[in-house]
Amino acid sequence: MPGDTDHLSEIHLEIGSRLARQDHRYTTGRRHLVSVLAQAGQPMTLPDIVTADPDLAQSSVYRNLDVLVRSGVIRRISAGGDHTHFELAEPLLGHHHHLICISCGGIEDIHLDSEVEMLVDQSLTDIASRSGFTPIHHSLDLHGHCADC
Amino acid sequence: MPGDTDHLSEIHLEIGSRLARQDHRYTTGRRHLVSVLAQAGQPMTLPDIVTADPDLAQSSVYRNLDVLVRSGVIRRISAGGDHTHFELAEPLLGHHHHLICISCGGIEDIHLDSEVEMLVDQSLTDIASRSGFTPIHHSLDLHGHCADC
DNA sequence: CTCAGTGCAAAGGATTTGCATGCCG
DNA sequence: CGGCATGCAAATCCTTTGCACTGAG
Repeated sequence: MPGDTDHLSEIHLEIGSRLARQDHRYTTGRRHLVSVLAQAGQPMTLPDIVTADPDLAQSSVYRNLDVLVRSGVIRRISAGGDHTHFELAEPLLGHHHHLICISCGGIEDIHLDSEVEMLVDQSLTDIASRSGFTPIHHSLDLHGHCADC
Repeated sequence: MPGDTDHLSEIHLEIGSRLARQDHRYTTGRRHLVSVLAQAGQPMTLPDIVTADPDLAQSSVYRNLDVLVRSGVIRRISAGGDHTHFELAEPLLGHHHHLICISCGGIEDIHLDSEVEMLVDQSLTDIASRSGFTPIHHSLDLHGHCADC
């Protein structure tokens, strides 16, 4: 993939300003956390993150994930395994869905045809408005066994 | 809804034979658990279940939910709140999706147009086969705020 | 400087498990 | 009867929190 480094600094810039707007600091620890997630390119659990960068402290990572989720920078994914997964939020990663392995708990990103995507979105919007429900985003996951399991 | 009682005994019958086939007993406790879920008609957490029928013991409910999930009778839903939700599995309840309230954690069942449903399924099947992923089922949830929140 | 952020260790809380007893088949 | 199922209480383990210290702005 060309321009990887540029892409990463773009992400840092974007996140930095977004945090600043909410009176949060973009500290070294947060920057490292974001780098780990960006470089993995797929949802990670806390152990994944701490293993990838052992300088990060558990409690700080959890706290920062929380801050970043609340700032709309990171997305929390509950897949049903032991640990919650986290990935960069859609404004940074683009809208997508997941393949969830029910054996190993792994998660992989996938993209739908935009045609199908629009239809789904339209359907959901209709249904929501009928229930007085205010939609924020949808999640569409395929559960099964990955190639390795 | 006409024939509610019949519907419930149908469910018990179906579950009973399914459990028998897997060398599990359909005990009083399990029957009560299933009744609670069937009568609620929407996904419930463990506290919901125990509140609905205080004779049920926490640990037994958890153990039985586990058995029933493994037997394909109950489905586990991880919505991201404190508790996991459970509902009767799709063979009993029909294929459907969820409206998930990110304020109160409540979950409501919804149904999609069968046309949209087929398109989604087709898309996912295509994507999965390209990754060597074996699909089992998909989940499609709309996250937002319910009418009460 | 000041206060948000950090790291350690300890607490919290949903879920699981050990063990003696009860009940289904 | 024999073994799966139950219920209580204790253990487990992911996640959160208290507190004193550090570093960003």
